[in-house]
Amino acid sequence: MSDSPDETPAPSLDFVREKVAADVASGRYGGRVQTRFPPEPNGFLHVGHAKSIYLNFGIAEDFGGSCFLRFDDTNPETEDVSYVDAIQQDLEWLGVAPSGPVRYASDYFEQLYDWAELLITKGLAYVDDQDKETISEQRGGFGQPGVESPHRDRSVEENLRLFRQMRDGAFDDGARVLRARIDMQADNMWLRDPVLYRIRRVPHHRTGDAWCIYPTYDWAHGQSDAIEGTTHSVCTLEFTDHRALYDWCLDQLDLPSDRPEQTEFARLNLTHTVLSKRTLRLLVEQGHVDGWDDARMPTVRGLRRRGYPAAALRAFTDHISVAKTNSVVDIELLESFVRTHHNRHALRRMAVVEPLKLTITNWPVGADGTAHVEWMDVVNNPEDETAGTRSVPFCGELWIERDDFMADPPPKYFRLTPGREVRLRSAYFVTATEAVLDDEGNVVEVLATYDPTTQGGTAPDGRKVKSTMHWVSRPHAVDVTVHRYERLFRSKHPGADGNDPLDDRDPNSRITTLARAEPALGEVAAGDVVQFERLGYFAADLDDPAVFHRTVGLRDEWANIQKQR
RNA sequence: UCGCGGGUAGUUCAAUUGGCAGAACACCGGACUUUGAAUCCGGGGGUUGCAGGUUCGAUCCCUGCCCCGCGAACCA
Repeated sequence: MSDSPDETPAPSLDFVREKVAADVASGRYGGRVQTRFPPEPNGFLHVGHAKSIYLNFGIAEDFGGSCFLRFDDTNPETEDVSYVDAIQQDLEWLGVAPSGPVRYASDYFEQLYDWAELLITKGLAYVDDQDKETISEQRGGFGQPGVESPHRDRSVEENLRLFRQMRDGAFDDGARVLRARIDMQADNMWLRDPVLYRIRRVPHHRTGDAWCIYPTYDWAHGQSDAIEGTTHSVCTLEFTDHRALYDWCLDQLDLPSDRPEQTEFARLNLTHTVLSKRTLRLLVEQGHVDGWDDARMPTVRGLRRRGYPAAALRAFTDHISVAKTNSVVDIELLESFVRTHHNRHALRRMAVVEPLKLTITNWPVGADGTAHVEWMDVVNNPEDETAGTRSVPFCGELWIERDDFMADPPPKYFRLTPGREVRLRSAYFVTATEAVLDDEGNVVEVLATYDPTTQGGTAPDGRKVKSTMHWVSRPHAVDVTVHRYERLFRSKHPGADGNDPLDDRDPNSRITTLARAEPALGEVAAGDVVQFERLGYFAADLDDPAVFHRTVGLRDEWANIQKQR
């Protein structure tokens, strides 16, 4: 491999990678780099998680380190194995492979418990008998100090005895908690004697009935990182205030000096999109979408059904980089990465989504009275010569796009209109002669003549046409169901200004039609994405390949022209 | 009210850490075109939140202010 260092300057690193690079350079952690992706198994992954996933796995890749998958399963009330499985499937689809076996915070429950006793022994934790509301009130407020619990100064022996009784099931759910003994005056609320253990008689999806006390996030997370040997514990901004507690817990445990360091970054926000678990759940529960894997959902499963390739997701997250600034990325940027990917890889096919009859009046009829059929050679992908060509049947009875004909067009309309000649892609030049109307004046059919000398789509005399249109032979058409999607939310920032995002839903976010397509569309495999020429990229449904989801439309200059009017 | 984090084109990020503020997407124009796509070329866009200070020189360092976000679960 030859490289010329002066030519391409190294791309600037994001602030997290910069930090990692500095640690590697200084020999911290012995030059080791280890990250982790720590989902709670209580919901489906969405595009925001993808950012975190590609960040954590990407860092490990870039620095020759490892990245673990660890389920933070400390709250059995909301968690379930089904999510454990779903999350692993999604990760696989995203194209990342966790280092080593899958880990669970619940694997460390025994160690966590022992450390809690150690804390008690050191006089740094105590059992509190007060209820949730009282503890919350005593926590105080911003700018006001908290009040110490009357149980704060229990003896080590009593604390140990009570804590063991908690574990043994001597108390009712919620009756007692274990609290860290830190500082009720701290500016940082998370240092005001946070709860470390709570009593919950709920079976855990992995440990079953073995425990009736469960550690909180703050008591489990940092230690799990440390147990696994994490060096860089990357999380989102809302955990910033927890970092002091993360460090405090680790500080008390006589761990090796190279304990993990938490770094926070801004989570992903997208325009016209909601990523809050609560709202996503409501969309599903209230039936506004078909499910978590509905093609309009920003979940990994939804994007997958929609036809967003994992490679585009990754290119997108690499591009937007990572920072501490709260930001909202324009969804169009994501779409642009999706288009770029499919433009290179998707086969082109012809399908008519809003069909209108086009009849060629001078098309030859065979001796037996049936219409003549000609098989046209059509390029599969102009961006990829190796994709070859296919044969598409053509005859005098066609479907064209309703938008592609106007009896009385506005200026700059290049498509079919009475008296104008256009090209039918890879077939012939045709000239519209007449629009057939129904009783209400709607165009129901267009009559046209074709020029037999323009076979394949070029005129021997060199004359040009302004427009090329897609078409489908009526006798050969296959019917497919096509879902075209609009954004789920109309406003750029749904839920801003305290509005309920659900009030901002576009009720017509899915438009479904029966499209007419060339025969080859019947052979598209489930999950494959093809370009419907001039319309956009469409993904064959994962379960039913006769159903297509519009992944994203093509750039549409004509739409821009119309918008300007 | 207190603490923490943040503020650079419309948007997301850069700016070799004090040396002519750039890129991508979006937008506009042109070329090319058997997809009004793609591709290629060009263009508009900025009081670097504001005001002072240090300096030959400040997006960068200092001071004050403003605005935005997060934080008072036995959620994560």
